[in-house]
Amino acid sequence: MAIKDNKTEQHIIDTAMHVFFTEGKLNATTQDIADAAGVNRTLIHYYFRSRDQLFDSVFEKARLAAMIESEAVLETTLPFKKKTEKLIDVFLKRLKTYPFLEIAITTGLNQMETAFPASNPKYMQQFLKEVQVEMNKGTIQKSKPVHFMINLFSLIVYPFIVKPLNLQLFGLSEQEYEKIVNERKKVIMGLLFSE
Amino acid sequence: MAIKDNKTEQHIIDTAMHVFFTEGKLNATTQDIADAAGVNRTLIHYYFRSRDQLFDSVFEKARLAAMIESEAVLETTLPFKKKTEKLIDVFLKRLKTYPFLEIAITTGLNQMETAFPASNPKYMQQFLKEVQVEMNKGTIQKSKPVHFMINLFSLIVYPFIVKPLNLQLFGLSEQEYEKIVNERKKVIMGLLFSE
DNA sequence: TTATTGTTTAACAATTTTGTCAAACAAAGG
DNA sequence: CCTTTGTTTGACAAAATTGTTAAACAATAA
Repeated sequence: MAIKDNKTEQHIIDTAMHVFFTEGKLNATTQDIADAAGVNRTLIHYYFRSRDQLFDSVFEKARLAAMIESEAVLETTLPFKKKTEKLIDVFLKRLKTYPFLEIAITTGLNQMETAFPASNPKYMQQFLKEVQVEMNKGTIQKSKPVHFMINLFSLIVYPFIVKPLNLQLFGLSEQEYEKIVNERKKVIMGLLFSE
Repeated sequence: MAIKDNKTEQHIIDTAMHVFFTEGKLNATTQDIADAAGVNRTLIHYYFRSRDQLFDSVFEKARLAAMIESEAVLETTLPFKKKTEKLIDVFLKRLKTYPFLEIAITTGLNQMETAFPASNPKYMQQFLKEVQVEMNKGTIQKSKPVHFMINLFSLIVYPFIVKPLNLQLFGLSEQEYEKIVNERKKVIMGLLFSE
């Protein structure tokens, strides 16, 4: 192979994403990932130099993608309620594939010496203003706009994070829980919007 | 010291709880904990035999305590709304001390080969019936009772889990976020109960 | 063909983390 | 004092994980 051939590299990335963020094994070793990918462990070092660089690489890429995806929705000119629905869709879709990405993002943040560049993006500031407008109109509960966002994110994300716990606590099967999850959008919209 | 003296053991437990569930370093090494406790690392093996047994020990104790605490509230004879408020109080208090216990419980569950004994406790079944009654009365949004519980837990717990992320996303200081957190109870009650 | 480039592998080395052990130490009772 | 019991420590061993290297291998182009 004289010409570059990145299909192995991509395969390792895909596998790592799956092991880390789908299976939730955030501390998987290079051997774990090599096994899951069916490749020699040394290849991970060949392509990514170190275990940490592999993790950082896939993590940062996924985090950025998630950010951009949300941003894209929030910056559309859809009416507020539609925009919220779209945001729920986007989140639900990602969470079904990578439920643990969210956990990685937040627990990761906690332990970073080198904190992320403090962002507070403008699209969020902008959307918070829209939230304020809706509160004034009375379409959503009146409080600080941040609460609306926290409520929204909480209601969407948390059920995915605690799925195994909920299965036990409520005595549900995988199938029953998936059904519940598919009802979430409707439940959330009903809760957040006063008709 | 001829008579048993468990203050070092207790100190290690307390420190481990803090490192694991307050600081969120769920993968802290024995050295990390020994350092934090200011004791020789070997003492951890002396008292707990292995790192895993230390973790399992404090984790299982904390998990059980959390369960029992919730159970106690749900089994009181308070009216539904009061009971819900009390539950929020109990959760908020624990989350302020050990925000990462919840994460440990859920991510832990995911990776256990030996799953917990499938519980689905009766007190939960009982409370779900009460939820159903309230839905019929129209005091809370009509859907499956599980959704009410999921909504409740989500709204309480999630803001703690994603605190660092939220600080950035909304451009808030620690103080501002604490203020927000202290408003959660009111916001949640307002959202879940129609008046 | 063979030289070149990139890929894959096994063997090995280094590091990190965990676990063991024997000896030192401290308190209390006889 | 000295024995007993429980505690603490440092030195050491073992295991797990990560990282490096050199050599084998495959594809392609000159």
